Amino acid sequence: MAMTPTATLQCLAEPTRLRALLLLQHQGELCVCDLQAALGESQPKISRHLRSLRDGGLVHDERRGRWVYYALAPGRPPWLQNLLTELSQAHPDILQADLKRLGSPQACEP
Amino acid sequence: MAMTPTATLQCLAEPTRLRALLLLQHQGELCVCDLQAALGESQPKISRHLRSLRDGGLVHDERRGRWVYYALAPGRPPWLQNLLTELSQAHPDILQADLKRLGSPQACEP
DNA sequence: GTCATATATATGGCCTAGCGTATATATGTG
DNA sequence: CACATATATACGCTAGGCCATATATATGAC
Repeated sequence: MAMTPTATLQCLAEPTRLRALLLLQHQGELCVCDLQAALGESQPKISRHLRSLRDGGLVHDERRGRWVYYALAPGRPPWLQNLLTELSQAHPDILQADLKRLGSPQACEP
Repeated sequence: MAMTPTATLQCLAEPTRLRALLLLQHQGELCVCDLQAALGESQPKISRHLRSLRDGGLVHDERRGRWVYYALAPGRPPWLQNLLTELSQAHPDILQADLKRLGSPQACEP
């Protein structure tokens, strides 16, 4: 079920979701608690937005033990990559602030 | 008042507005009645969406006689151009159908 | 001035997206 | 099994977006 470009753009047009995507593009893969720390938002809020992104085919999730890791989905629209890259360059402050809050990821290991 | 990337993306995340932008990028400049013909939507609907795009700094309008011509704004975000171009390539059908409905623009001259 | 055309706005209703809070479902530990 | 941690979902609410209809404004022709 390929998404219409408008539906994909709707996924991007929300601050928390966009920030999550920028983080995932930069970091490759993050678990929910990492995203929670980096984005500084409540756990249900993060979870709900990740679901939107997954439903939109933009991210992919994989459970490993207690943690669920998210990454950009292989089947994402091809133009998404360039858009995220250009947005990172045009607004470096957004990603920088979130990276700073992220600290060292996978800090939630046993 | 520079727009946040999220606000700009919200402008794009609506079918009628996205189609209008794709048309304007391809055609350079169109008056409202041209857009109305190409998009096949009601006049108030077109007008309202054009206002959103103008408020978002994405398009620029100029009155010439009875008609108001819209075009992509000079001060639009730099990444918008590439996005529109890539979307046109990834989904040529959208623009094609609207161009077909458009026919020969400026048909509304006196 | 009147009239027609082109475009903009106001009004009111519906509908969905996003939120916080509470709760449910894993998974691992012991 | 009980318990803790990590993540997901359900519920009720609210604000804002989009719509259709009606009306207002601008411009030009006469």
